[in-house]
Formats: sequence, structure tokens, C-alpha cells
Amino acid sequence: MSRKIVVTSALPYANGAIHIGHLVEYLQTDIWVRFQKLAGNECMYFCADDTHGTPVMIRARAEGITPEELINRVHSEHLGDFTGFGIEFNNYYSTHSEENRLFSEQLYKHAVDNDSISKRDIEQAFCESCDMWLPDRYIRGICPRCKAEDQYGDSCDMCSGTHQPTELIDPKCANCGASPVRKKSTHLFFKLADYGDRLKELIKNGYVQTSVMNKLDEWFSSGLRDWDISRDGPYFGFKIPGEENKFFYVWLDAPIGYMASCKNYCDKNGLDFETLWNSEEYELYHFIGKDIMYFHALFWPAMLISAKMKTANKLFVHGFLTVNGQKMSKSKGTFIKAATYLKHLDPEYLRYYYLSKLTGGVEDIDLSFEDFTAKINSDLVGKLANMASRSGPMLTKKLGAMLGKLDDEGRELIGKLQAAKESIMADFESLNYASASRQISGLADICNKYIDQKQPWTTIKTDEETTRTTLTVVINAVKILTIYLKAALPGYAEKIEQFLGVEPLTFADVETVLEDRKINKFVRLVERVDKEKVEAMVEESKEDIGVPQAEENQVEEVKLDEPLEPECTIEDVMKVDLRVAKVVSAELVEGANKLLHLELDLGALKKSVFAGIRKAYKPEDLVGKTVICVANLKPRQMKFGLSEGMILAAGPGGEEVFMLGIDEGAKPGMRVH
RNA sequence: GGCGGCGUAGCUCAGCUGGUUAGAGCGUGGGAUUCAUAAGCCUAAGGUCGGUGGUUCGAGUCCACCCGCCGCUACCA
Repeated sequence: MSRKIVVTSALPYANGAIHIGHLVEYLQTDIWVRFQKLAGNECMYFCADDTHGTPVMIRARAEGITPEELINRVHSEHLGDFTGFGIEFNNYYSTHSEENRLFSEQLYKHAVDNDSISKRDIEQAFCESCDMWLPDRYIRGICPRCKAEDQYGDSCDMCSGTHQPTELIDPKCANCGASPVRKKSTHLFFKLADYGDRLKELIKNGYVQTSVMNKLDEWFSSGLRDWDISRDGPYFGFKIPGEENKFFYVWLDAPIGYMASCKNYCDKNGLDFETLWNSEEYELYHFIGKDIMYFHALFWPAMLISAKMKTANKLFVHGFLTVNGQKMSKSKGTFIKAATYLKHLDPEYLRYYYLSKLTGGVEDIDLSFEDFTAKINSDLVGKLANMASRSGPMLTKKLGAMLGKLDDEGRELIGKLQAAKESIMADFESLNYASASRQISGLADICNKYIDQKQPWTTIKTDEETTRTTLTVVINAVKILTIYLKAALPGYAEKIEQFLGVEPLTFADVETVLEDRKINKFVRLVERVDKEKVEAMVEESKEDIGVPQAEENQVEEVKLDEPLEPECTIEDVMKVDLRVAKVVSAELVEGANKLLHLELDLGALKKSVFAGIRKAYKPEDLVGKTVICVANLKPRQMKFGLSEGMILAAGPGGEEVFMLGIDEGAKPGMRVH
């Protein structure tokens, strides 16, 4: 029986561009949504821009436009980015919409009726020159603890301590630099604690992954606090009914934006919103990052419970993206915007890469450019695309583009691929895409072995029909693997569908077999990753930001061919025992093209070392030379013998190797300090 | 500081409820091939599973402590 599913991704804020970190979530979600559809389920995907709040207001002011103009522009930019990456929303809406206003007012009214709203005064910073209340983020000053300058109102980057904005020394408005004043104001609070038991119940029943549950336990045990849901004007948002100059805090109406987007879609398409959003007929899932767990696991369901509405079946929480093992950095050029990526690289690369990394857990995932290039080039191009490329053209050029029939052996191979279907589908369902991609990759290995073993390039010379059978098997294998990958690589799949001359494939087609039919001309499926394009993308990401802090007269950043190793201690250095050594003999190594075999004299002892310096040094030039060697390196068994040390040399390798010498007078065996 | 997560081959990561010689892909060395997007196949080397101690017949897997990294710490969007 097919399922009916509604899915959302977190709403990106309308104050900045989509970057590759955001895309982890949207691609994770999009792959899941596409998977559900391919599996024969009905699945709808809703999202929207999160448009309200102080940052949007400030940004619009800075650009001299209205907030509406800003959010309209950003909306189309965001949508363009998503479309560029093949992310297919049923509706990409905005929180600044009538639907959202109505729902926000409705949910608020329910909360009021349930006596879940309280009022009390709070003191907050107000900038008189900007005529605006300042969130903590918009107050800068000196950290009360470590006295670092220019720190946020709530936390200090230098000592990583947290503090109250009132404690900040010499506070300034981050916007205009004026000193803010403290003013009292009445705020509305949602009494979250009233919903504690029901939230615990929800979470106990599998609302989130277990690791997320642990985190939530922490919050529960420290007690749920009331949630400030109002902001004083001027504020870009919805006015709170019955209040003077008060607006809903942006986080109140943001998740409601999911509903608004769904409602807007339903109205445009003649569907019943109540059925889609609020009935048991449809499952509901939210995909979010771990930073907004609090809102989605506590506030949001509490508000829905208060309004007697359905809560989601499950929250799928994912981790953050690091690039080359570190936080995305504007100065390093790893803060890569979606639009910048698209100028240089194929979006399907990133879709495949994230597929290969995502596990459904909350751990961060790392995008290493080296790994990225290797994975795409070897897995996607070398294994998968190449499979099609080594069968398709032969079939079209030499065998009239006609498929034959599978033989027993072929059926066995195809059977193996078909048998993996359930397990691969289970991986997609549970968001363990990495596991799915490993399975698929393993299947491609089996197929490539089959091709090697069958040698169609040999049999074609003598036996066309046997060759046709072999290639028919391969084409059918390609078809199945394409289905397995299609959720992640829709563009790739489409090319193969055209090549095979078939209707759009789904998981149901895994069981069907293509026989005795014509196929179309083979087109290249995917290009290899060009390292230079990756570099160009990183370069451009640096330029996006401009040269940072040039006026600070900072130490010029050194650019090395090989990046600097992490800082080490003197103890680390002392572990390496460097000794002066004299080359006693040097000879070529039979069968090796990079190695020289050296005998070294270290005074009291001798060492036999294999060094990869053959392209740079001739054996006869080395004998008698004094070099520096690592004397306590663990001996390594090489094919040609045991290497007991390592000669110090500089350079990238090959012909460019430069050995370290030492000044006159040093004797073999002396330690280098 | 408190809390959560992580630390497994050069790199990126799998290892379910503890159970035979710890796995994959990439990379590296060697070999046989050449249909294919310099791809594919065979084969070798490479890990005291962050450290120490403990529970157990048996621990990468459980417990304690320590070290290192990341994140959260709620009126921040």
C-alpha cells in the first residue's frame, strides 16, 4: 500500500545566500523525497523563506530598500539556487504571507485561550539613533571576563564565555555605534513548561533520533522556561492581535511557515489542507539541522499541541558541514555559496558526494575537496558511468544498437543486483545514504568484474551474439544501478533513460528486463572533476568577501605548496632523532623505478635505507656525501628489503628532490638538535 | 564551567544487542590486460581501534578516569 507523506526542510533565512552548508539539508531532504516518489509513494515537499526579524530589517535599511523588496529579491535568489541543484519543492513559499499571518494568529489565539501566554516586563537594550530594540547579537562591547574588545552581547569569541548584554563594558549598537539605553518593556511569554509532560511523551515515542533525545533530556532536566514570543516595534513581522506595537518573534511564525506553504499549495491545486497537514492519512516529517532542535522539538510541537493540531511523525536532525575538516571560512574560501559552486561545478557531484557521506546521524559531515574529487572520479565516473561507456558504444556501433536476451549467467548477475533492492531501499528510508552508496558501488564492482571476465572486446571479433548477450546483461545492470542512484542523481538518470529509450524509471522497474529492443546513441554521462575548477571555485569564494582587515597590518598570509602541519610541541620534535650520516654505498634497486638503496654510516651503527630519490640523484654522486637521516624511524618492510631510516630532503618529489647537507666538520652519528 | 557528540589504516569513513586472524572506498607498490571518460581487473603493503585502569571466559564494542577535537549553553537568527 502506498504511503502519503508531507516533508519539510528548515526555512532558510532571507538575509543571506544559500551556501553548501545549507545544501546538506536540502539535498538530504530532496533525495529522500525523490526516493519516496520512486518507491511509489506520494510525497510532497514544502519549504519557504524565513523572512521576519531584526536582521532583515537592518539589512534592508542598509541597502536603502524596504524589507519586502529585500525578501522578494532573496526569495528568487534562493529559489534559483535550489533549482540549480535539482531540489524540487512542491511549493517554495514565504513566511511573509497572508496564510502565515492567519495561522500565526490562530495558533496564538489557541495559546491565549489555553492560558498558555503570560506577560511580564523585561529590560532590553534600545538604540535611540536607530530607533530599534537590539537583540544581543547587535550589541558589541568589551567582554566583562577577558576584556576582549568588540564582542557580542551574549558571548565572547575570545574566551568563549557567555554573559548578559548588561554586563558588557561600554556597549555599542552594532549597527550605528551609538550607546544603547536600557528600557523596560512588557513581553508575552509562551508557558512552555505547561507542555513538558506531553513533550516528553512525544519524544519518548520516537519523535527524534536517540542522540537527539539525550540532548533534549538535558533541557528537560534543567527545566523548561517560558518562551518570549513578542518583540516591540519597529520590527519586521506580524502584529500581535490585541496588543499595541507588539509583533510575533520571528521564531514563532517560522515553523508555521511550513503550514502556510502547504496551505498555499493546496489552495492553488484544489487540495484539502486539513487532509494533507492535519490528518492521519498523511505522514509528516521535518528535516532540520541540530542547531534548531530546541525550536522544533519543544516550542513547535508545544504550539501545535496547544492548538490541538497534529505533530510531525518524526524530526530528522542532521549535523553541520565542515570543509577540509574545519568550519567553513570566508577567508579560506570554503564558505562556498550555492551560486558560486554552480558557476564552476556540476551540481550532481555534490549530490553524489553528500549521498556518500550522509548517515542519518547528527554527526557533522566533512567535505574534503581531495576526497570529493576522488569519490566522484573513481566511484561515479570510473565505476558507474564507465560501465555504461564500455558497453553502450560497442552495442550501438557494432551490433546495430539491438539488445539480445540474458543467458543464465547474466540472469544470475542481474538477480544479484535485484536482490539488493530491499536493502538499498531500507538505507534510503532510514537516511543512511552512505550505506546505500556503498552497496551500489559494490554492485558496480561486480559488474565491472563481469565485463572483464567476459571480454566483449575479444568476443566481438568472433562471436557477435555472445557479445550481444554480454552487453545486454551490462545494459540491464546499468539500468538497475541507475534506479538505485536516481534519487540522488536525477540528471544522470535522465541521460541513461534517454540512452536506453525507456520511460522514467522507478523502483518497480528493477524487476523488469530489457531484451530484444533498440537502444539510442550513448552520450557521456558525467565529466570528471577538474581540480582546477575546484580551485577556481575556492578562489572566487575568497574574492566574494574581499580582502579581510587589510588595515590591521597583519602578517602576510604565507601560501605554501604543502600546507603547514598543525602546531607541535618541543616534545614532539624530540621524538624524532636526527643524525648525521655518511653514504657508504648507493645502488639502483632492481625492479623499482623511484628507489635507491643506500647504506648509511652513523658512526657506531650502519643503516640500510631505501629512498625515493632515484629520479633526482645518481648513485655514484651520492657515495661519500654527508646527509641527515631520521635514525629512530620504525623500520619498514618494503618489497625490496627492510628500510631502516629516512633521508631528509625537500621538494615535491620526482626530479625535484633536494637532500639536506651539513656544514664541514660534522661527524657521522652526531645528533641534530 | 556545565552538557552533548566524536577520536578505528596516509585520507574519508563502516563496524547491530561485546564473540573466530578488525572492514570498505580512495591513495600507495607490483602484475596481467586495453572495450571504456588515462577508466576496469588481479595482487601486496599498511591499524597496539586516542590513553590508562576496570567488568568479563572474551571488548573497537560495556564502566571509570584522563587527553584531544567539534558543538550547544535558550530571548541568537
